[in-house]
Amino acid sequence: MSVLQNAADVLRCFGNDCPDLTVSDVVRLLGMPKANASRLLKAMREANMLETIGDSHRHRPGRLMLDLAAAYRRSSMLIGRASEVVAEASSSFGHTGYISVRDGKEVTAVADFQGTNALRVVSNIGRRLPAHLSATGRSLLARLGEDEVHALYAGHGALADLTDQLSKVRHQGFAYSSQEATPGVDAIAIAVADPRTDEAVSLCIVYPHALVDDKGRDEMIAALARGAARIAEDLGDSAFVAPRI
Amino acid sequence: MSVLQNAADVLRCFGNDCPDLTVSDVVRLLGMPKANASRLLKAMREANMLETIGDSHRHRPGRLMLDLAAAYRRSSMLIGRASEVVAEASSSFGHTGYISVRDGKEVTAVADFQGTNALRVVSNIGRRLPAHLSATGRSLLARLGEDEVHALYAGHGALADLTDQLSKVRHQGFAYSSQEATPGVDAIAIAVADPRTDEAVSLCIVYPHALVDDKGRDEMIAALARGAARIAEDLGDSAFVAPRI
DNA sequence: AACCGCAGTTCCATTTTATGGAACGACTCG
DNA sequence: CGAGTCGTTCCATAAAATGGAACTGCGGTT
Repeated sequence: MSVLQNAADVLRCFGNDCPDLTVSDVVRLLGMPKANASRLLKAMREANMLETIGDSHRHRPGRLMLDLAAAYRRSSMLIGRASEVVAEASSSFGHTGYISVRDGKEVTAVADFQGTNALRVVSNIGRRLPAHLSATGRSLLARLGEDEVHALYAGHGALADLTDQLSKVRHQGFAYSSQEATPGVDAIAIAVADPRTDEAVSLCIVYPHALVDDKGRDEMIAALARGAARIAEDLGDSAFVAPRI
Repeated sequence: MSVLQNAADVLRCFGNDCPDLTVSDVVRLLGMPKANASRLLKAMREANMLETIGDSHRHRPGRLMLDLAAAYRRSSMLIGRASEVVAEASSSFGHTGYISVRDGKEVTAVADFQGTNALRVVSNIGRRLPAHLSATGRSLLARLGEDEVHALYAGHGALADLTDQLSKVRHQGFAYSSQEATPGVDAIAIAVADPRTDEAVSLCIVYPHALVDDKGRDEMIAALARGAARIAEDLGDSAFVAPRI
């Protein structure tokens, strides 16, 4: 096992609800001899992949890591375009918006735009959600073929339900969820892809259920749809389905 | 030289205006044999530190890196508190806000809040700026002692100027710049620290020069100052100087 | 104080990886 | 086609990572 893999495993530990790591945390989580863990963290510190918090033995991701999320966003034309659309929609409706990507059966937000309304959904970038349990995830899954979804969710209890939901998403051109992941919160999501790079992102607006009626929802769908359609046209995303409300 | 160092060097290449890297880019930038570069990028790909863009040979930071900036923010109480203050100020005044940290003679934004005004400064998170040439940087440098600043900027042409500016910042309790880094853009910044962890952050608002008069500026300083003072009190930052306008 | 347990670091012989020069395959362009 | 660029693979050598054990430093107990 190369050091790089071990270093990556350490970084992965930060993913969930683990804001910092000590040598013994790493020993426990990765089952590695503590001599190794100690040297690994030291090497990662020296490479600026980690830094200690204060003068304690707790580690968090280092400065080097801080810039990389930004570099990721800059590297993708698609994310840049999508961000413009969602930023515009977010500030005009006052609700919080996201750009997300799918990674297997999970989705992660890569960019977020805080809403301006007093009552708004607080965004938490970098948290992974199950793709089949969120509008944004389903908008991305709907871009796969039936067979790909079957392969991905083989043996998964939610497959039958999911298949139905996805065909609805494919027909409508957008995904919608009402109080699904979070009580009181609704979400709309539209996916668009760059055929050149084969990457797909989801444009998503989340809002308090109580604040938006069907008409308001349709306006937001229309706004996202206009932006997404423009992106799809410019990048040549032939699989894009213009949302029908 | 360990792989980890080399991997870190590769990641550092993404810092500035380099959204993606190929094997030969790495050879050129780091002066490494191309056999090495090829294997290194491959290993980093397998560790999810990098991913290829589409099916080309260009690489960008991988999914693993995407979550780490968020983990960094979560690991710091200080950044969380500062974000609340700047988010509130940003949305109430409509201007763009930042949270920044200093790293030697540079500052980096760790969080940003897009303004809502039609004319606003677009935020670019993850870009490093020289600390002595920005309000946010000077607000952080002002927290150092004279001797530390001298040591840091020994032999630097701007030291004399900087010393003057910093004593002004220390006296005022905030840093201000008018059209310094970007024409037409002014900035105000206030630094606050967590004595427990020895980390300091700068709360910063940037705005179009033409849009804000002295009165408006003072209102924003007051808003930031209130939030920063609260944080300083809660965390026990005894070096904090309440801004006097 | 002396003792203990715990977290982290250092030591060292052994095993595993990384290194870099060169040869090789894939592709583009004139 | 032939030259040029780019990336990958091969191989002997050099440089690492490894893990068990010994060691250090720091509270908290008797």
